[in-house]
Amino acid sequence: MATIKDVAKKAGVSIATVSRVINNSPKVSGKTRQRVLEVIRELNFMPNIIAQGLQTKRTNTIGLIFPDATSYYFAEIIRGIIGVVQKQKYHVVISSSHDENDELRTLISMLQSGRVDGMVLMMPTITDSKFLKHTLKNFPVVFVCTNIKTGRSTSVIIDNFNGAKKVTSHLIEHGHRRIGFIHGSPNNFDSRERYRGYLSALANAGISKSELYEARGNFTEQSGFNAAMELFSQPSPPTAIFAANDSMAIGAIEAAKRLSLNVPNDVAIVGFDDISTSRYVEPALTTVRVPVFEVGEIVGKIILKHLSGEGGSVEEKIVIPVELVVRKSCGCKES
Amino acid sequence: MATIKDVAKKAGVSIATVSRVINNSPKVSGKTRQRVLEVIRELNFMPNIIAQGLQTKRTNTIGLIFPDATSYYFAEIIRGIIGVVQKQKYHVVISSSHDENDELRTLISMLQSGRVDGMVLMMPTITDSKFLKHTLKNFPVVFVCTNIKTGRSTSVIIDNFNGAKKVTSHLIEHGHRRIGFIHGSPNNFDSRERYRGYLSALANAGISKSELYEARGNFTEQSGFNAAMELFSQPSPPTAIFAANDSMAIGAIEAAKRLSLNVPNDVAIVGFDDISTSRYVEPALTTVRVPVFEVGEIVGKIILKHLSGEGGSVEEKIVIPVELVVRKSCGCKES
DNA sequence: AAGAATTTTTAAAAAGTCTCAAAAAAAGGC
DNA sequence: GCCTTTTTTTGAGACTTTTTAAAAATTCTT
Repeated sequence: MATIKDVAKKAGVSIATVSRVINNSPKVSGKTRQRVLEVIRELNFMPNIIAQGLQTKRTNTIGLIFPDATSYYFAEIIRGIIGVVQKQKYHVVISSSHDENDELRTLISMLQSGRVDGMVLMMPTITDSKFLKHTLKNFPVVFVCTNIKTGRSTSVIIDNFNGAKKVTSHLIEHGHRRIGFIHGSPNNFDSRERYRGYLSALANAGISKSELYEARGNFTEQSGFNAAMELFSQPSPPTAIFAANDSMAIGAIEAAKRLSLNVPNDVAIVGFDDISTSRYVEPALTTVRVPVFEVGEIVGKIILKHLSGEGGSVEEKIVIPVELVVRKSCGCKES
Repeated sequence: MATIKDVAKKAGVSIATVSRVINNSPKVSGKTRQRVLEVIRELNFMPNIIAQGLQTKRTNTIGLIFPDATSYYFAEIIRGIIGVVQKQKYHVVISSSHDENDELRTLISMLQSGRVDGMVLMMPTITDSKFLKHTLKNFPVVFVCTNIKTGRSTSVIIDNFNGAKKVTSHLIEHGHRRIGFIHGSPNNFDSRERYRGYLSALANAGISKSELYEARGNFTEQSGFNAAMELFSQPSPPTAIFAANDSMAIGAIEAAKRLSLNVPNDVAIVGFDDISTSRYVEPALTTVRVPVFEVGEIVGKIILKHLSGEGGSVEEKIVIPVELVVRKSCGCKES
């Protein structure tokens, strides 16, 4: 592998000159630049990023931490991010984490070891934000689906509250009064907000909430199934269920089928996210569409903005609007 | 941020000694080690990976190049890889690519700039392998779903041939003789192999192939829909269709529904991959299950083996077995 | 107290960037 | 044209953080 020294020697200039050529410094004459460029091509020289980073303290790398879960959601966000940052010659290093400690460990190690210039954190579970705030002070970071503020951070969150409110209101318009809610993982930010939206819609309609109509899941289909079973076993079960995500809603539909309940006639079921499967379940799932890929792109743009340094301040919080997707499972006839 | 120098000064030793402590060298006395360790904790010191890499020529990073496509398939493989390599303190940098040139450019840049110790390449489209072989000579690399051999490579591929043969044979057992095939993207390795399996099953049953029963798609649902429409418009359309992946099969089912053809009575449709949606389409899709996550884990283990250097040679080619998943869309009554 | 063994330090190396000063070229004055 | 002055180019060497081999210092044996 050719180094800058080889280039310098072959071109008959000092390494400083070669460095200037590489970095497009104007302080080098046309002739010399041409000659150096030629040698670079000849030797197939590429500056060693490691050495470069040592001096400049920049790695052109963005760190990405996300939960280790099979999820269309995260996969698409990541795809969106990679798409935009790659265009600006940034690389992405990805870490997945099983739990909070894991997460923080990776985080710290990435930061302190100087491996990344900035980070995108998907930590939907609300954590000890005090610690986070301290370690991330003045480090460029974008939070996805968590609303934490550090010195130089932006939070990108989706409009869970209004989405949930809309879809719950839709159920109320169908005449439902006993509406169940299936929570996602405990402490999950999205789940909490969706719950708030659900409550708000109930309150607006003058329906009082009942603990009996709430069950806990963890965003998996299985947990949705179990939670729904629990709800159905009430003496007077809900006539509609809003699950905090589509996977659980699909599990709930399975549960209804198991008990020979017709969806949507005996029980209406709606979800959140609009994952690809939702169109195909029987009946097709009414849900709230989250533009996941676009969220990724926005996140990518924001972190780039943070890193470019120039160009003024970055907003602290960005709320992504969502859209009600009406299909069959809520009781609507036309899709 | 504390550097090794700070630690050395505070502990009253040379930086070499600190370095030895960091690297668990035995050439340092217990007392000194203790003292240094203490200071390290005090100053919250973490070695700068960049500087470390400059010296050791190791980055503890694995490069990953995969096609830029929404795909459960790739997302899961990546998840599998990250899971295993992370345990060995390796990081993963991901690049996605739109086309072949893109791919190669990223590849070269990752290699030459010394950013990664090894690579995993998912380039399912058959490329100019001569160039690849040249640039990757003696560089540790694992190919996924492509069968290319370089000096130090392993190919992990799934048993497309036998999977396709099994599922096609299953259709033949149902009595079908006019069996259509929907190709995936042109030059795609998986698609080609699945086609070979299809042909082999036909040949075994003494059915002669017909160009009329073949249509081209690109793995998307839409392309499957179009391809199926084309097949159905034949004067004597196929009574069964094998699509090279599930998404296209789902598109084909849509097409059948559009033409009011009953699946599986008027036309049987089967796919390949067993994506999560396949269970939920109506009728549930008969397909071939690919253990995607496990593929990722295997790939991870292999690249680690390559990188560890010791421990003998690594196999050149690993074929992952697949499994027929019989549901309703083939005409079977019991799932 | 010499020799051996162990521990620690010094200094070079890794591959670049960057500052500052020197050299070269260009411009200006006569 | 020749000698300054100014500007542009170039180069030498410091610097980034860590590892590592060789040299030096310390401790341990006998």
